[in-house]
Amino acid sequence: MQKPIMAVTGDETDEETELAPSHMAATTGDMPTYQIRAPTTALPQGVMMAASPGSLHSPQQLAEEATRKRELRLMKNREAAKECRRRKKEYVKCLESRVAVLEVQNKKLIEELETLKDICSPKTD
DNA sequence: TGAGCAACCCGTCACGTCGT
DNA sequence: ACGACGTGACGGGTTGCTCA
Repeated sequence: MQKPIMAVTGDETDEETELAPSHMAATTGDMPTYQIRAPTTALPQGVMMAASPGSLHSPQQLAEEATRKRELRLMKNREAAKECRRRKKEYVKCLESRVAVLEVQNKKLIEELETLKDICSPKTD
């Protein structure tokens, strides 16, 4: 069982923002949210709109209404969680490929630096 | 071959944020 | 205020691998 604690530092200076994580409102600062508010979609199939509370009377009906609301909420949350995880995976993949690019870039720069050092250093023989 | 483990996925709860 | 939504945390299930 692993509890992934993901701490992505939010202090990156990015030039090529691919996924552009909008950062959680200034309050929580350091956590990126990979959220793009999707347009609210229609209810999943099989979900009935609940009757308006005004039309309910018996405790039985109230209980049924509460159950229906809860199930609807659970179902929506289930979908939201899936979508959230999907976005998070995509975001992490994006970061990983960015790391790979930057590593290559860094290596090249180090090599270039060494070359220039060789050229500029006084000959010692 | 069964146990142990790591990596992954899922559903749910709790909580913060946002729009009304 | 309140409801809707996004997401971290948690617990549990599944799968593939390794090792005795």
